[in-house]
Amino acid sequence: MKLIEARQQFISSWGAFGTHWGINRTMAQIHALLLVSPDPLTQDDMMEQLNISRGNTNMNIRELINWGLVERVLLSGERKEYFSAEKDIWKVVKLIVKERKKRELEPMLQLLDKLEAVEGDKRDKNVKIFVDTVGSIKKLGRQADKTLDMMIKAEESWFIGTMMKFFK
Amino acid sequence: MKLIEARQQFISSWGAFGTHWGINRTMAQIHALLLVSPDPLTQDDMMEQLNISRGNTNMNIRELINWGLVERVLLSGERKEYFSAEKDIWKVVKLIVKERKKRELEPMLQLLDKLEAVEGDKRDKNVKIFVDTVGSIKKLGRQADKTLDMMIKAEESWFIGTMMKFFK
DNA sequence: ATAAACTTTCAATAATTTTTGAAAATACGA
DNA sequence: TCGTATTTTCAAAAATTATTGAAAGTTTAT
Repeated sequence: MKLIEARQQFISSWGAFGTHWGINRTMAQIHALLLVSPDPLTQDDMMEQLNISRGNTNMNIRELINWGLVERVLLSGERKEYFSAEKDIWKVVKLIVKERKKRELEPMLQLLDKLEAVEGDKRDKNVKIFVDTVGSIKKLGRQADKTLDMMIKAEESWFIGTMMKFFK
Repeated sequence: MKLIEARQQFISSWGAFGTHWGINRTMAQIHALLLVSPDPLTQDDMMEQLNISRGNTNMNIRELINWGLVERVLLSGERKEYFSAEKDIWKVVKLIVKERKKRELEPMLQLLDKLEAVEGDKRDKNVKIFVDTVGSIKKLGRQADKTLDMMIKAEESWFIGTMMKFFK
């Protein structure tokens, strides 16, 4: 397979993959494009290579910057802004985990705390099942939260090493 | 907070939560409803409680059954089909992980294998960055795959215990 | 075998999300 | 300061995804 074709496939699969994970197609494709580009790109480069509009490109670049996955690069003597992606995949994973934890897991845990305090007699089986369900989701969610925190702080080598040892 | 209201909030947040994870709102809501229902429900019960159509209900119940999260229950003397959800949250998590791993992670790893074999000279920086990026994503993906496999097989107590010890 | 009860399908519709592109805003150099 | 290059915004349009509901299919009791 030629490089051109392989890049194309990588970008389009990464886009499709993203949509399964609450990340829109374009955002994932821009990210993929930057990941396989040796040098920083301009908005116009991305528009051309991905065939997308200026507005769409701009919005999604900014979103990637919010996530910490992409940064602006100033090239001396150039008026245009250039962008490049974090290339260390372990860092990329940690940034994504951190962001989704903040956006999704943490609010869910807060809600569960509130819901667990429902009024009512646990001898009522409706109350019992509700409290039990919420409680057990919360317990597991808390554990996940701690585990992810640890992962966010860990070095790749330590993390993979530990996993290998325990889960092989 | 009253039970009625708490249940309502739980169901609707679970629905919203699901949409961030590639699961549609209705499927997640039906699942939530069954999780907090002490006894099995019929399609009509769900239609009424969630205000959704027969077709929608039916399709999403079947999808939940495909994922292994819900099962049909035959109540003796009853003509209607009843449904109930797996209530053990650890099992629920494992079923979801198993399904998403199969649907998303595994195909991605297969694709990366293919892409890594791209033709070209690694002295070309475009080839180099492509091969390096694909290679490192693959490496991490493989590790995730193994880790998840282990988790799918593990008991909750063992899993949480191990996590506590290493990541506290 | 028939009819009633119940389940499933799927084309049409609705809701949601994404994308466009032109206009407004901003930044830069002379 | 002005003119031009560049970036950003956002209302409208397009694309995608979810939902409806009526018709077709199936099962069961008699």
